[in-house]
Order: sequence, then structure tokens, then C-alpha cells
Amino acid sequence: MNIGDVSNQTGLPAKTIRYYEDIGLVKPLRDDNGYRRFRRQDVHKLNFLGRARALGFTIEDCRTLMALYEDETRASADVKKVARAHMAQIEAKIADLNAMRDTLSHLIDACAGDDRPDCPILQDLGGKA
Amino acid sequence: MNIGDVSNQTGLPAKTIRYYEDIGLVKPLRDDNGYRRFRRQDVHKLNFLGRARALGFTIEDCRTLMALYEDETRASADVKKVARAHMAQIEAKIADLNAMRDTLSHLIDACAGDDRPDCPILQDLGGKA
DNA sequence: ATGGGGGTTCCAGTCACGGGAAGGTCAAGG
DNA sequence: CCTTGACCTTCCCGTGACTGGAACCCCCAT
Repeated sequence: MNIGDVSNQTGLPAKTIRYYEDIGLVKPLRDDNGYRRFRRQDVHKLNFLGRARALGFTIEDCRTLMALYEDETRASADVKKVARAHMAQIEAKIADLNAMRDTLSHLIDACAGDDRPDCPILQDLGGKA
Repeated sequence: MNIGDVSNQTGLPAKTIRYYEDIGLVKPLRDDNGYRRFRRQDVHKLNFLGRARALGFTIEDCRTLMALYEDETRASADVKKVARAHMAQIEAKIADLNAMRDTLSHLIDACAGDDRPDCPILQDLGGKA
């Protein structure tokens, strides 16, 4: 399979697939004309990567997870550890965003949103507390 | 005031303050020795920027908000519009992260986390529905 | 021969800075 | 007067995970 077909099958942009090859996540073969030739296992890997990325794992996490995936003797504890660390990051981010949303929500509610210049949002940013 | 003092007062790293000057968000004066000299209004602006950034506004949003802040004839509707657009982004991000967290949470719960290789997390990533 | 739709590489840009090098400036202490 | 150390300056590179675009090659159908 050429890169276009793989892109269609996996939903990953061709650019992204090339990038993944660049950083060593997949190693497709090459045809005589220089085109990448992807085997089933390459496509499988790319699907794995796509799903892991969709869950927010970093590329380095993906590398780790792939290695575990391919290691028949892995301990599930190692996988779980990576997943838990990642979930902690996500929860921290959610907490940050929730705090922002709450503050913004209050400010937006307090703002008349008309053609007058008085604005609690700007007052708050200006340090009026 | 020199940049170090401003950094202490605003909590912004000196690097960040220089960057903000680079992109035209503040325009401190210069002493004969080349040092930046910040006036009260510069410090005030930087505090404004710090708070806006803490609420997650992009630099471009900050630029817009600053302009509105300094425009006595602004309409609060314009401010509110920027804030609402930003809040929509935040909420979208929260939704994404919540979805990730939920999926991860299920997978983590299902994973034994022991020294055996069986792992529902990897099975899921590997495409086994 | 030509046109179009593949593919290839490489370079630059994104966003909002942070790290670090190489060097100028200033106040205090010996 | 000299040194030390804490400031300050500019400049350039790196971050993460790509995306856009240029310039070029390849293959098939008309």
C-alpha cells in the first residue's frame, strides 16, 4: 500500500504518517521508485498510534506503549502506570480549565454586553479587585 | 524600574516581558545604558496581560482586550464577544478532555496492573473492540 | 505529448515562551 | 583601583506535533 491508501484507511494525514516515520514510529519499506510501501503490520501500528493520540497520549508515551504492545512479556502494571500518569495530567488540565471557565462565566454574566463602555471583564483584568 | 523589579512585581519572568515588548504589547523606555525603564503604566499593562493570560486568552486576544481597555469609547459588547468566544474554546477543550478521561478511566479500571501481560488498555489501542 | 493525480524531499511556520551563550553595566567591598 | 557578583543586553536554538508550501519525480490515460 502507498501512503495515500494508508492515509484513507487510518484517517491519519499523509504528512503525519511521514512524520511518524521520521521519528521512528513506523518503518515502511521502499519501492524502487522511492515510494513508501506499507505492510499490514505498519497499518496496524498506525491505527494503534492514531487511537493512542486520540486519547491524548504524547508521542513519547505512544513510543512506550507501542514497545509494551510488542513485548509479549510485558507486565500490565507497566501499561497501567503510563495510563495513570497520563490521566493525572488530563485531570490537572481539566481542573485548570474549569477554574478558567468559572471565572470567565462570572465575568461574562456580569457584563452588560451593550454599547456602553463599562465592563466588569476589563475592570477585573485591569486589577480593580 | 528595571526589568527585574517589574518581574518581581508582576510575577512574569523577565524573558516573557522582553517577549511582550518584542511583539509590541508593551513599549518601555530605554535608559542611556540600554536598560529598559518601565513606567507605572507599563507595569499596569503587564499585570493586565498576566491576568488575561492566566484566564487562557491567547496573545492575540490579549492584544484585542488591551486595545479595548484603552479605548474609552469601547462597547462592552465587544469585550463580551471576545470573552464568550474564548469560553466556547475552553468548553470544547474540557469536553474533549472529559471524553478522554472517561475512556481512560474505564480502561485503567479494567487493567489488572500486575505482572501478567494481558492488558485491556493495549487491547483497546490495538483495535480489539 | 500532455495532463492530472499520485508520490518524494526539504524548509519554514505554528504558539508562547525557556535555556543558554557572549558580553556590557553597576554598586559594594578589599 | 580592582574584583566580584548581580544585574542587564542581544541573539539563536529548542519545545510538540504537526501543517503548508515549494520544487521536483513517477505513472497512467488520453
